[in-house]
Amino acid sequence: MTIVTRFAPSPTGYLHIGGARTALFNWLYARHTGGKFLLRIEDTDRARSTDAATAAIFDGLKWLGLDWDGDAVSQFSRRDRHAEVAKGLLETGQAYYCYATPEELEAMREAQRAAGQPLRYDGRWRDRNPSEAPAGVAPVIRLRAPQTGETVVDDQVQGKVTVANEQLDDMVLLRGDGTPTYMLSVVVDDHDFGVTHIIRGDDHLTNAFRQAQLYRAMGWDTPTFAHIPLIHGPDGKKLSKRHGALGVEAYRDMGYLPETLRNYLLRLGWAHGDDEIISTEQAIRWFDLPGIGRSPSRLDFAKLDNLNGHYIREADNARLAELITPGLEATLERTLTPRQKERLAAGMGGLKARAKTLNELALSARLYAEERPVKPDAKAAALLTPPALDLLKRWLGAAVQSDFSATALEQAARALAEEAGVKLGELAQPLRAALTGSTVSPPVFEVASIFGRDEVIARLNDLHSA
RNA sequence: GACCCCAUCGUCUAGAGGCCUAGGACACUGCCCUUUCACGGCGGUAACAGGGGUUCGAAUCCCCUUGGGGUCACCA
Repeated sequence: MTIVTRFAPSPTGYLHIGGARTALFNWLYARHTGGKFLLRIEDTDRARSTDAATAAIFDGLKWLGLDWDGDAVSQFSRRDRHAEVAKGLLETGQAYYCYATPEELEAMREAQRAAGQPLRYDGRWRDRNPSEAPAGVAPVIRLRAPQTGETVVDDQVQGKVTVANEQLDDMVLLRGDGTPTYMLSVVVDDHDFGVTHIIRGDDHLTNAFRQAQLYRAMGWDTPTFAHIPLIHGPDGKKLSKRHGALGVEAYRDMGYLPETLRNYLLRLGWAHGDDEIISTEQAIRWFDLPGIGRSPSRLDFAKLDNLNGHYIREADNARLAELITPGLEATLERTLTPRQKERLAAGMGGLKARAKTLNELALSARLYAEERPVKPDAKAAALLTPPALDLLKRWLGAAVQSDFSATALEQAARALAEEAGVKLGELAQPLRAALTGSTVSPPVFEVASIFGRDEVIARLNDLHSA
């Protein structure tokens, strides 16, 4: 049997981090089993669905590298098929028309609330003759659900979950305006598209019972369910925008790499022994449903940052340069010169070892993108004392004789430091301050070598004219 | 409130009755490396929510309590 999974977001917002993880798990399971991963846009709520949200979901998935099989399906486009199923259930007596108005139902719930009763549709039209229907009310179609016995969902993550049928009421299948509800649409679509495994958020677990009833009413095989725990904020509460319930594009904009997010999201609620750094290839090989944890996990930005630092260090230098250049040029309000691009490429190794996000990388890369003269910050300026300047002058005298390689420059500095009886840092730190305007940078002789002879001479001369 | 689910270091987790004086990672921290900051290396602090059982033996099984979460729409 071919495994078929699907990701079915509603296009009412961006692809948030929880949805991204759900998509990742579905994608991994399909790739692991050699099955198919389908994408369906649940746009039956016409008022809240937008094309922009659909586009954001596509972009988010593509950025994450989660490719789906076949074309994305619009659930709304299948509304006739959904209605047809509801009508079929009506004919076999497994569904019925309910003429209760929304106001009437609200009053019913209010009474139940006041009486401390569970809020449930009371079945008032379940056995009533439609001939008693009030005029002018467009009826909904409800499922005639079993009232005794129990419904069991054998969940791959949560285990066997049982609920008494008395706890469930007769859900609406088709609205008064003839459009299908979510409950009907998902079941029909998952069945029609041959979905074998439904991997989705835990918030859908209770829906699974009602959906199981629908499957049974239709005589269809119930797919395998796997309800994965939700992601919580750092405080353990429900994830909110304040916490990071942002779209994946927000994570991209914060400077995270897609491979970081894939690895991080995978480890959130899933483990493979002690492995932390897991490549996508390994993830596909190792991923399986039984490994998914049962309790919700919290988002931890410190760990995300650490992982991102790892993947930045592993990333190809040219790719990193390409990723940060647009932002760099935007803040500089000009394009980089070919010389600056060369320096950036040459210096990337030193830069990326120090960055946790692409934004940090871009910030530090200004070192090679900005024109002289440099404006030293307060700490750097404090290092540029007269004796230090004198030392720098003597170093330059020796340095210009060399091939200006990082090693040669360092040799010159070491020799001079020994001769002058000072520690290397007493020369290297002022040099860093003079060249970069900062007390923090990649190895200073590497920086000097990348700048090259003329630039270093110019920058050191700037010190005296300033 | 009703129903359902969950519960190991601060966080993510390993752990499927003896391998656990509970392992790894992040964070914090001591030392080392070092021209700075990082990276890296070697250490440290830190957890089986509480209470009852079952068993020769429980983090692992059962029950209760407590705590957390999810769901209760003509929304998805």
